[in-house]
Amino acid sequence: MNDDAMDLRARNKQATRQAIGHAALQLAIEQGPNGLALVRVHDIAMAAGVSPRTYNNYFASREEAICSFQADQSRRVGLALRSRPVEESLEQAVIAAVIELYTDPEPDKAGLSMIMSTPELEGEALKAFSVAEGPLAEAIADRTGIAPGSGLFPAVTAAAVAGAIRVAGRHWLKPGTTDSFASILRSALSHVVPVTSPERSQEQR
Amino acid sequence: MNDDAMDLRARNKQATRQAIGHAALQLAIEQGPNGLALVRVHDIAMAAGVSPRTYNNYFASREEAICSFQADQSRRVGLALRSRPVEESLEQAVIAAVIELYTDPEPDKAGLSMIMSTPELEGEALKAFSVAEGPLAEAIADRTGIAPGSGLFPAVTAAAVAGAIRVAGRHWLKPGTTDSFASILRSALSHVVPVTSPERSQEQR
DNA sequence: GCATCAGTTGCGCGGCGCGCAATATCGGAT
DNA sequence: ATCCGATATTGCGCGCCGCGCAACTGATGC
Repeated sequence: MNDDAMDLRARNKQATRQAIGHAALQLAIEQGPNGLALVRVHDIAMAAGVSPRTYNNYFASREEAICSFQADQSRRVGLALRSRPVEESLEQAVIAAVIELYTDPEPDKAGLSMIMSTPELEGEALKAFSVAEGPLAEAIADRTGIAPGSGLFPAVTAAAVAGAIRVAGRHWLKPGTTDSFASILRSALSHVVPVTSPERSQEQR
Repeated sequence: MNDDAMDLRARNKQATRQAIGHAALQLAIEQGPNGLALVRVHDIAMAAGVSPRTYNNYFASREEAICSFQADQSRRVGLALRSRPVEESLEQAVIAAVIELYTDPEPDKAGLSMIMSTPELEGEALKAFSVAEGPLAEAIADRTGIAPGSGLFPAVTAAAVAGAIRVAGRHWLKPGTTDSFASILRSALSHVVPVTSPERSQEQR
């Protein structure tokens, strides 16, 4: 992304992190959703060209490594929303931001399918989506001008959006689905974003 | 609950499961959010009056055991919604069902706080909430008379509701919060349930 | 009562998370 | 160009954990 925003050291670090994450996901895909136990830490480390010990300087578990890409992606959703023009309504901005983020490169279907259809990965997968909620809630709060702790609207909306993205992903991966990911996302988000606007529910604390 | 609905075998099984889960949570609370690693499987098993080997006939990890109660609770949310009178609107029914389920016995604050404020437990905690989504989505689909695969509305709404419950819980646990859990839940849910009604977004696939 | 089945337990193996200390490598200032 | 401090990488080793296996025990149905 913006490599030049950090010094060389940090960039290299991030590079190995990505290498490990990528190797982990790749090996996981090879073994399929059943047989995750066969993906040994040793193999991941070798595939990434590092020692096993280094591998878990970066990740504390296979699962974490495999899902690291998704987690990193989620971390950008707050920024994506903030980068939308202020003229847009919250609804427009959220939908546009999410679609932009999740379709710029169309997600790797095999990878996404792997992490969303493997029970052992479920926990980390959910975590990956949930990391988006904090920053997203803040971005929503800023945009709507709501004081940080004055209501649950930003947090609840952020959670709902994250949930909608998850559901959209799951739907997109279903066998006979032909719609583009973008259109599915739009459809899913349309159910949650135009929620009760802040004004109407101003009554609460 | 309805102990008499199953034979002795099943009842004992469920009893040990609960015993282990309870012991695990209790020990975790004693150690606090930092020091989860000190809660050894051996201790949990002993506290539950069972061998370590038996412990993981039931659970594959500490985390799973500790969060088992929350997970079980989540599994009931679908039933709770189905038990609401059909005259109620979806909005009314969902709110009533959730509040009923989560306030009949007020949740154990210490336990909930433990599982929601411990990073290592995050994955399992999220899983615990997410298990509610499937059954809840089906219940919503049934109630609204939407064909199973005809739209994302039920699944998205279910995810949003689950998210709202999570956010409400987190808020309830915040230090200076005086509101009842019920009122917080109502407030949180009010942001997501009156979403775009199915009719308005009938356009999608 | 007896045959059967399900839940429990002891044993043991392989893998993993991680603390520690030594080493290699890199980046920046001189 | 060179040196030095910071930081990343690695090897080693310990203790715990997940789980397959096989023996045991008590509940269940005929």
